[in-house]
Amino acid sequence: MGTPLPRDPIADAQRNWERHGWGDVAAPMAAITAIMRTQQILLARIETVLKPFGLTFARYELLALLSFARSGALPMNKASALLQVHPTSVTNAVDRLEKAGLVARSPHPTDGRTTLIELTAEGRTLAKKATAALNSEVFGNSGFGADDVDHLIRVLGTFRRDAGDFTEE
Amino acid sequence: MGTPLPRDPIADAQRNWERHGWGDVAAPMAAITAIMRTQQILLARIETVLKPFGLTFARYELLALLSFARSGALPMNKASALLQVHPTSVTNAVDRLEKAGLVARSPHPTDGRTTLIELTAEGRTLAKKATAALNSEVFGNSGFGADDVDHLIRVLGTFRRDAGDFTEE
DNA sequence: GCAATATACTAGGACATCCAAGGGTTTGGA
DNA sequence: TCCAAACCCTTGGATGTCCTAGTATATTGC
Repeated sequence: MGTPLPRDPIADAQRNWERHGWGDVAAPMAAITAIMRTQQILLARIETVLKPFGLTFARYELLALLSFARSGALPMNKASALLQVHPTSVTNAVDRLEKAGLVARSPHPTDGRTTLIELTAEGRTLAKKATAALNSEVFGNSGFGADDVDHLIRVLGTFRRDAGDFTEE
Repeated sequence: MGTPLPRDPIADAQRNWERHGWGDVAAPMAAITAIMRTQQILLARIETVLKPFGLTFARYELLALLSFARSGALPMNKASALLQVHPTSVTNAVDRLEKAGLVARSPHPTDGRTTLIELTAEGRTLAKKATAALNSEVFGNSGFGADDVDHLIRVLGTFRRDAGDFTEE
């Protein structure tokens, strides 16, 4: 990053699109590019808050998911589905969390193919602390107004449903 | 990806947040998580369209940026600033694009520290084709209504400005 | 019951992003 | 004038994501 630019590069791109005769898709292009950039900004903020805890966002998401599991344990494939990431990404995250003593692998009692992941005591404690930090430093200061938050949840929810993330609603 | 989930995992997370007494930040948390997931979906769509061209999104963005440059060439640091990515990411992209014969490095005429990147003829042609494909297959079918597109552009634009991306109004 | 198919996890590889550090070039103040 | 500070790019390392392939275990169908 660095110094702010004098002008919005995405608005410039939208003007370039229009200038080249692609006016019919210039606005969606700008919206999509803005989503990409916003994600980048938010991820950087989150990672900054999590760094003191020795966590990354991917690892934090797994800890948070486990902390809400009724039984306290989840099969890897379940975690992969709920976090909507590739199974190998979960393997990667669990490897590192396990090495840090925050989660533990255990065999599934009845299905030999399945591995359960479970929070350790330290994992549960760290998840709580990290959540508190994120709540106060990122989510509590998102930079979005309440109306915009509601709108984002609704619009992006519809988008995700249409994209095949889930069927409910 | 796999089968659609029966329920929206982000809505579930929001309920979990509320259930744990973090109701005041549950909605922003859900909105931010939805942005992360939406970015992931959009990026996957874009990469799928670009794959036949041998391009990734990062490389495409650089090609597109160069194709709009008046002089046809840009300093690396300028590209880094406009694309809002780390200089090393530009180095990485240019390395691969150069190896593919799509861009060329050249020394800056007056500043020995600076390297200019310029589209080759093939690079310019490929950028055009890739843009046409993205326009018709992704941007022209974004899944967002026109009103939602306008709203996203406005809300995310404000967010990015407040985050220090640019100063213009 | 046994073979074929499906499912679960992991290993290896390609890419992207960032940070830290290093080497060359310019600029600016003493 | 001259040297320190600032700037530009690259290298090397850590992480995350995905894909493909391989191994092990379950399930299904004949």
